[in-house]
Amino acid sequence: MPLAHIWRHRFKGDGFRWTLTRKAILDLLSRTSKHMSAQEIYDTLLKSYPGIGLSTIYRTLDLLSRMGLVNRLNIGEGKSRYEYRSGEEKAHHHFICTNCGKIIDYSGFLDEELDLVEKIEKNLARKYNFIVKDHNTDFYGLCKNCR
Amino acid sequence: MPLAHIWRHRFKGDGFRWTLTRKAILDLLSRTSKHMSAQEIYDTLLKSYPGIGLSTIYRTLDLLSRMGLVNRLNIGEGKSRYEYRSGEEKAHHHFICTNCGKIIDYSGFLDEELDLVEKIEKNLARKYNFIVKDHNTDFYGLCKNCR
DNA sequence: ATTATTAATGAGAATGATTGTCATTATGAT
DNA sequence: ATCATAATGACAATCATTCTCATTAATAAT
Repeated sequence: MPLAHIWRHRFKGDGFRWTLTRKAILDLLSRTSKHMSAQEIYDTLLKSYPGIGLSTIYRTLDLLSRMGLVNRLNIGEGKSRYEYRSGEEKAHHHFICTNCGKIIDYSGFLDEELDLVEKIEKNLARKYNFIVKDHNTDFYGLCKNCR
Repeated sequence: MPLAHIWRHRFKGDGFRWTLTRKAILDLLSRTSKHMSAQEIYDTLLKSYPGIGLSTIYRTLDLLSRMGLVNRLNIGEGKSRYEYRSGEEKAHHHFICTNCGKIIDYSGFLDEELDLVEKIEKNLARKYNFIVKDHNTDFYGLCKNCR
């Protein structure tokens, strides 16, 4: 089943309308490996969808984020970046270069991490009565070009 | 040795001046367990230091962050929060309530985590030629009051 | 298929956090 | 005590994001 059909069903099921703009943003994010900002998404889509509005980009990214279809990343730039969240693939880490801002996805050692995270989550629940829904680990350092 | 002396030596050693404002911010952050925003720090300090400027708060927080004396936190609120980084205590995790924004520090399982992180860091270095300087893990979920 | 309902959109104003500018002040070396 | 200049305060400027509202388009009902 093509992604677009899955998305559409998801939207209808959640009571949202399936629009050209929403499809365009999902198409773009699901195809790029970049971690794009709202402005970058806007600039890119403007070429194929003249007349698209920046507000709509923001509104849509917020919706997609709440629906769990994209992840919102904050690496301390004063703005958010977004990445498509594939249902298939496992989670991944981000390596962030503190010099040039480059972000690299890294998905090693996820199984080992899962064990540890489960222990932490159980402990948090017992100790503070928290429910952990998600977690995120970022690595900071210098990339190949900046070291 | 009192903290203020350690800070002062650090500043002099790095070629920065030791000023009243810098001491005030470090005092505040080292004593609170809150994760304060620049504005909150400003509002608090204004009572005991009338005439202090918000720009200075921002500049100082940036400097302290670069010196490694405070951590800058971004939990997706569109602004940064800051916490004092003690030289003594080990790192800690943050649990962030996605409903009310509450942040809790949590420092369990740090030894187990260290092993894993070291493996990941070695792997990143070998695979991508990256140098990892630091890492951060956040947990998202619902706190006691919001569950 | 046509129409009615209303969610979604585009344009631009408004907001809020952060950074930049510049004249003044205060720290640390002399 | 004096001097050089880093640090500061006031406030303008910038940038990301949200809000408002009239218009448009997606869906349900006909």
